[in-house]
Amino acid sequence: MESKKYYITTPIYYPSSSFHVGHCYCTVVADAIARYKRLRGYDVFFMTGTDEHGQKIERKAKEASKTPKEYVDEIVADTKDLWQKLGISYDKYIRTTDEEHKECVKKIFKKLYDKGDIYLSSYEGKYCTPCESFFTESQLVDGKCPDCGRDVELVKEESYFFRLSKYQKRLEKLYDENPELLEPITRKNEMIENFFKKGLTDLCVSRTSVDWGIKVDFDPKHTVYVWIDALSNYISGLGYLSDNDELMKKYWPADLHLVGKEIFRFHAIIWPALLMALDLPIPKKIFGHGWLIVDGAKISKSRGNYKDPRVYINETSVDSLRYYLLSEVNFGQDGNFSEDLFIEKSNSDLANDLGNLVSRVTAMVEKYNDGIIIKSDVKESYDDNLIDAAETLTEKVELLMDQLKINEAIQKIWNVIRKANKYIDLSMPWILAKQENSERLNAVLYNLVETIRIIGIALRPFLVETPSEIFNQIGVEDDICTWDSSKKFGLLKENTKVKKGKNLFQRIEINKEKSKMEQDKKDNEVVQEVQNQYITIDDLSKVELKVGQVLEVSRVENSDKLYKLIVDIGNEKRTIVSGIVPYYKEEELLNKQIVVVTNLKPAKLRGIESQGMLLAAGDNDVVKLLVLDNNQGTLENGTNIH
RNA sequence: CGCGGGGUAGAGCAGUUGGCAGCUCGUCGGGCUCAUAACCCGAAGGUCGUAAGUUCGAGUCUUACCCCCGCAACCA
Repeated sequence: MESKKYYITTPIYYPSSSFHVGHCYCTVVADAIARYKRLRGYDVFFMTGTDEHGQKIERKAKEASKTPKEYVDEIVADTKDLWQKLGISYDKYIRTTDEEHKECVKKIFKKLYDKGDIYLSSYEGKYCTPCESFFTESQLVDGKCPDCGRDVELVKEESYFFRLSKYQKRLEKLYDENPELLEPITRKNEMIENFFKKGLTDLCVSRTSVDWGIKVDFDPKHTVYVWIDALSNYISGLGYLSDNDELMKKYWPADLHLVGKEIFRFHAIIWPALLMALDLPIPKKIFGHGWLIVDGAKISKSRGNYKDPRVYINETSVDSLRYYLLSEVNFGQDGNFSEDLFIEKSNSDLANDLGNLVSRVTAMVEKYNDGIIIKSDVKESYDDNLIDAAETLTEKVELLMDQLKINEAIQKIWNVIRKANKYIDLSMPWILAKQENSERLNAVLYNLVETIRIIGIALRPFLVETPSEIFNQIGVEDDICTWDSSKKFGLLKENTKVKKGKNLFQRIEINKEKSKMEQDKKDNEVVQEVQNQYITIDDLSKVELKVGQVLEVSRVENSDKLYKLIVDIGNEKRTIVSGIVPYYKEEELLNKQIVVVTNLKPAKLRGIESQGMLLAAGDNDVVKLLVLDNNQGTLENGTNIH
């Protein structure tokens, strides 16, 4: 009988900066599900990757003086290292810059165009670069991006459109007929209320103003826009429309798309519509998980609550981090990540409960029986409690895992771990040893080691190093480490040689460790600071400073702080927007000679392009412009400052 | 009336269709000595954000309100 297939994906992450523990969360969850399904005998294909195109990457790369490809290559290499350290068992890492992906996207685009589902029109709309989203006027909030609230740019361009509106009815039917397609249910309702019921409009799927992306091959001035580029990774990665589409035939449709709550909408509406247009089957389930909240706040760089997840792995272990991510967070909702809780969980659950259980049992087998397991029939009434719990453990885990209740599944394992610890106190092997009651002692030790074997198997989807270390210490062979072998109590063979090894988990002194983590962080910062302390003369020469004179001053509408200045810098006049209303009156500024940064990248403020920056000193209370000392005659406007 | 999430023991959370309010950690007391100062038992600790309503019965359903968090806001 051919085994059933299971295709699971993470989102393809946007590598505009290094990944944090939030990315780890989603990926570790996907990994645990993938491992679980493999253990259940499924033929699993697990894909993750990166979405590497778009304007934001283009900009970031420019800031770093790199090509976009160089920029993403570095982050991707770093990400792969991170996944490797986290034990992520992906089968394929897809990059939207892969040739195969680019070819596939071009073919998809052409196919939809030939079919009439993509058509050429012109688009005039508001675009939010960070969100990579177009919005209609009615969607805007105060004229700003409804998702992120930032300014949007008016973009007028010839564009290709996807006939999303055509699929409204079919989507509605899809949702009705497949109530389990979108989960969790609260997010589904929210999405349908907010977006779907308002009516779908056709979707702009190309841009002429972005260069870093996949070109439409029959019209190369157009770049394929994020929807078709990114979403189609799930099928391009399987070789859809390529010469070798074996994987596609085998694995499509996906069984589970795991996505973050912020991109749930796209996966719930646009992706199924695209698949309908391509006459492809719809995925079985799309699950929108919550976010990790770090010490009470969303993870963000500007907040400074971002840390390289490898810090946690180095200070504890891969399995500590995986355990925390999988057990602490109620999947689907937002969850907490705090260092205190992390260390506390690692100590109490991993070191105390699990690690110490293995330690004390293996120690006893060595001490009382020279490490040899001997079968025995001597039973006490309370034995069955433990044996039943162990024997039915993975059955319970299956029930919960199949509903994606990962943290609850792990709790079931810990119930058995606690029962095993309790069993030791009930049976008191040290007394049996003193009494030389070896028949009963053998039975007790057998039951304990056998329970530990089953626990080890149950942990296999979640932890990557610990199970094999457990099997190693209790001396069991591969044949009784399989998932199915966890369902029968008593498979542990007579004369198995148990060997106490190193502790599975080290306890961590919470204060010591915290200060150590802090120190590591500080050391990093110091290194950064030392590196940043000096700039070279070349760095300095990058800044172009000139003498400028204020010719005109006016207030910017709807703004408390901004002046719009016209400044003469010699050979040209510049418009500069400056937030100094609280500090200078208009007449004070007029005709003043000041210092201007003339090669700063222009930026729009309140819709006005500012083409430079005035130098000033001060903080929030007092601000003084750098002005020229005119005692010894004046300097020409435009004179270089160095 | 911006959108969304949330208020349950000192901390972190669970509570499915209304039916005795639970779990883990921490605290206190006890037990044990196989084990990683660990493990086992017991106890204290909650007017379930507030108010009203429906009901024999509300953490759970209805209404109003309060508070917290995320997204957002002009430093060129």
